[in-house]
Amino acid sequence: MSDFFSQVYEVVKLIPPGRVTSYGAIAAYLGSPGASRMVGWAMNASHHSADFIPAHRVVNRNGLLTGKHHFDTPDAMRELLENEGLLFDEDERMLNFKERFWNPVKELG
DNA sequence: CACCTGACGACCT
DNA sequence: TAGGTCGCCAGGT
Repeated sequence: MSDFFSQVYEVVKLIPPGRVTSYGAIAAYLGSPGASRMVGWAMNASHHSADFIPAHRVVNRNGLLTGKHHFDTPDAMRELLENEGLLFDEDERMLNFKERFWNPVKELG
């Protein structure tokens, strides 16, 4: 497990419930600051992983649910996060994004 | 093998 | 404030 995708999965699996991080933060943690797009691509492919990948806990840097369309239903991502205590406004902008942000660089080293 | 696309994000008009 | 450009790199055509 040393390819980029696998490394992304490993980090995402470490995100605690009720916490979120961003594509860019994961890419930075893996040493490729500009590869945030690949993190999203990895999430897109995460469904074929045998392990549970909490892809809903990865949002963009503004706390917007840019990946919502890749879930079973357009509201699934928001509902999963609401179940974990995260709050949203009408535009699905996360209200407590800052307090709930989980930075892998800071948390994991 | 060449070209295109994408769940992003930093910069630059 | 809003919109365009560019780097990132795996996979599909």
